Amino acid sequence: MTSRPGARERLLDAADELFAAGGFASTPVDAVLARAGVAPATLYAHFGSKTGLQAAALSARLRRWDDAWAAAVAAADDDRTRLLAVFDALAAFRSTGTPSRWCAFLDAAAGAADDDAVAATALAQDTALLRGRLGELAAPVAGDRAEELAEHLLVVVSGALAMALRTDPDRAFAQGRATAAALLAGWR
Amino acid sequence: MTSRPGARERLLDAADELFAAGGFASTPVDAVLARAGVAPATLYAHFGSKTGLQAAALSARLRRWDDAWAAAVAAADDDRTRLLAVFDALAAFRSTGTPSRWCAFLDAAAGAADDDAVAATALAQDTALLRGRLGELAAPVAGDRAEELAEHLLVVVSGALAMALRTDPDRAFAQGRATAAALLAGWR
DNA sequence: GTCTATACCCGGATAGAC
DNA sequence: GTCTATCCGGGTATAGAC
Repeated sequence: MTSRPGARERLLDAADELFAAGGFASTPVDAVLARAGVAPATLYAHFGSKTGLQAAALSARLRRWDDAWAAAVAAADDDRTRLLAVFDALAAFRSTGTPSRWCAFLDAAAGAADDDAVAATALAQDTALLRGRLGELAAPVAGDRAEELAEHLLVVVSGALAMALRTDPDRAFAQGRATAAALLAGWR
Repeated sequence: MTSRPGARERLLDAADELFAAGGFASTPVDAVLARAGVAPATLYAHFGSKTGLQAAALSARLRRWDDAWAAAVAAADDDRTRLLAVFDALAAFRSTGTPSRWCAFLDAAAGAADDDAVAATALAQDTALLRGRLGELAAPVAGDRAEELAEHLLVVVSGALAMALRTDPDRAFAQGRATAAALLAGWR
């Protein structure tokens, strides 16, 4: 048990929390530095730029989200519950650490300029993870129409995330789960 | 038929197009001024600030979206098609003028700081419009469960808008319509 | 009302010492 | 690797003339 994490680690943690909570665009580098207790030059030595820090933070966040979702799936009993577990995972993931406003990956893409490769890549990886695992989990339920069902659920998940901007995020995730459940109830 | 619209009008048009296309946060005032062919002082004389201009532009945009959606509903034949018309309206609305990246109201809220009243108000009005009309249109289909169905559809519409960040917007809207249709097909 | 010119400040990034 | 101090640009907003 190390006494205190290194500067790099603290920068990543601070960036992840603050970017997710306040949005990347409207979170100044100074805020990250202050929370991490680190000097500006240290940030640029490690990550090169604010965008570089964002890329590293989003990459780490994607891994953690992947794990959290996998854990929620593992905790579910039947095929249908495993499909809906993504919404429980969203709520659980949000409750760890500083709560995020909505989705950090969608936020990165929304706030970025059109030619921002970092944001586009991060969102693409998140989308691939969602589409892929939803497809796997949909197979036992929808058979050869698994991809079709997965795409529907991807819309609902994205909708739940966007709804977090319109209303309370916890409410949004619960509503997303209900919508997905209604979709499954009438499936086929 | 006036020869050339006034500066105020041109500012509103330019702001609407550029903010929707590039995002409010990453669109500098200079870009709006250049497109409108107007001097900085004129903007501040009319709207007070960049945020003031945003508020006026979003307000006008909401009215136009309202009209576009109503027109799409009026063009539909049956109850089910009227409910799904929102997706056709989204595609049609996007095809008028400079195409927007996703939803200007969600974008405003996503990019803004937590205490931004303009963005919050604009998004709240958009949400109220969606929820209200979806509820009305859902009544013939869902009866006393109209509000429940409307909330599901609000999630799907929001999902379609968020999906516009993940993939091609036209594709996203088409997928949203398909998801809503699947939901309706299994309703009850 | 609209222009030109400019002030001001915030925020990302760097220089150089330790 | 990390710090202190500073630079520099871009972007919002204003002063003052027409």
